[in-house]
Amino acid sequence: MAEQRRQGRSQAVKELKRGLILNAARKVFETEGLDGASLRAIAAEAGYTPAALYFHFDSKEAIYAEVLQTSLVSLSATVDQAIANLVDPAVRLRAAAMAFFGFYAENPRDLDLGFYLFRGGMRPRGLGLERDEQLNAGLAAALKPITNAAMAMGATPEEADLLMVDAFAHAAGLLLLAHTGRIRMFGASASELMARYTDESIERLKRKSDANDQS
Amino acid sequence: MAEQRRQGRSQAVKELKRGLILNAARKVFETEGLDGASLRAIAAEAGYTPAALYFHFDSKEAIYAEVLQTSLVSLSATVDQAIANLVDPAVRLRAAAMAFFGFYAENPRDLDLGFYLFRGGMRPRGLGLERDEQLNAGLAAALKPITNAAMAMGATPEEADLLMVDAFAHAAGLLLLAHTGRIRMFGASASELMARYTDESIERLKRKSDANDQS
DNA sequence: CGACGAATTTGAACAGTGTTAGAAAAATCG
DNA sequence: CGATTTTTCTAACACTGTTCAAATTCGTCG
Repeated sequence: MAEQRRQGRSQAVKELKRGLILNAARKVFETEGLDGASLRAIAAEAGYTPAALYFHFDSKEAIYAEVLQTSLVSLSATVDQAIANLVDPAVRLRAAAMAFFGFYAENPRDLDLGFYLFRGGMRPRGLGLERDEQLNAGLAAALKPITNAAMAMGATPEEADLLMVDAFAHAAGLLLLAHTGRIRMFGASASELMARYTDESIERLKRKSDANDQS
Repeated sequence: MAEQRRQGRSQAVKELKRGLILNAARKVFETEGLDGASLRAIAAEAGYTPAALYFHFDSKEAIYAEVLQTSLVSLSATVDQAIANLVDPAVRLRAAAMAFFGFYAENPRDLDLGFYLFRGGMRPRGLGLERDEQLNAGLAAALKPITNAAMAMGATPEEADLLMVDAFAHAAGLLLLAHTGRIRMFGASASELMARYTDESIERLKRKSDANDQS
């Protein structure tokens, strides 16, 4: 067990160094953006030689993936907190969707990272299905409250899932537009468009629920 | 004027060579995808040395931009054709939105190109505002029928523009999801979600129009 | 403490990218 | 044909992610 403790300590040190690199990566992301976050830039920020990172991570994208993963945890926490004190499913649904939207509106770097990695299923050097599934699970966890709220409003699991996917897609598109700023938005903001869409989705759910109650 | 003719001919030859390179680029896009469409690959496909392309184009992204531009023309034509024989504004709106969506569902490479370039307002080496504005205009032209149809249904220019932006964002998000295939869609397809959204937008427009008529 | 073995980091290189400068070839014109 | 301009190539630069063998540091044991 002495060996275990020693091994545990060295493992802890190793984990600490990984964290050091990940923090450096996060810092470079924030300051230089995704494009400027080269392996060498991250290594320099962490006080390492580029090659050294390969002892702690499999690839550059593996670092990206791990940064995104902690971002997804943070996202999920934000959503959960936003609905913590709400009881009405419709209110919860609305709050969850808007919290999701708001998180990425305030953290555009995380949005970049997400778009980059989630689009990468077909990139040359993939992440491997393991990490891929981890990321999917992280995102699914953050979106779960939306699905749950929809089901609490009477939607079937399939309907609820579809609503979640649709809301996610709509939010992603609006965020992309608002982020790149290529299409001007007159008067209203992306957030208002998202709010309107969410309300309409809720209305649709309610209508369907009422129709089912009558039959 | 003999000089003009000569100059005109040499200009025509030059344009022809540009077209050759652009066709090569399109071919590489289709076969290898966006990631595989390196400058050297395009040059090889066109029978050129990499450096030779810089005599005809300013940069790699300038080639991308020009390919995308012809794609946008094609998109606009597709949308226009889809609504050519339709008179009812609501029907035209629906058809235009779905044609837009369908175009990118059937031409995912063009979607890649669009996402890549339209996200690039903040990339290191931009395209220059001139080309940027050209692309914006090309996209705006393809989306114009949506705006027009909305206005024909009684929407103000601002409302119509907002509806167009929202529809574009929603379509972009759904296409992105359907394209990368990272989130499974149970039962319904992205196209069905887009259709439902379009119908609801039309319903909203009609309600608003009726309310205005009453007041 | 010293030495052995394992864990960790480095230096140098490779293949690839977009891009540029100057020389060479090709086409055009007087 | 000779001179000029247009077009293309060769070679290189700076950068990217990545790999490998050598060197260094570290923990453990005699």
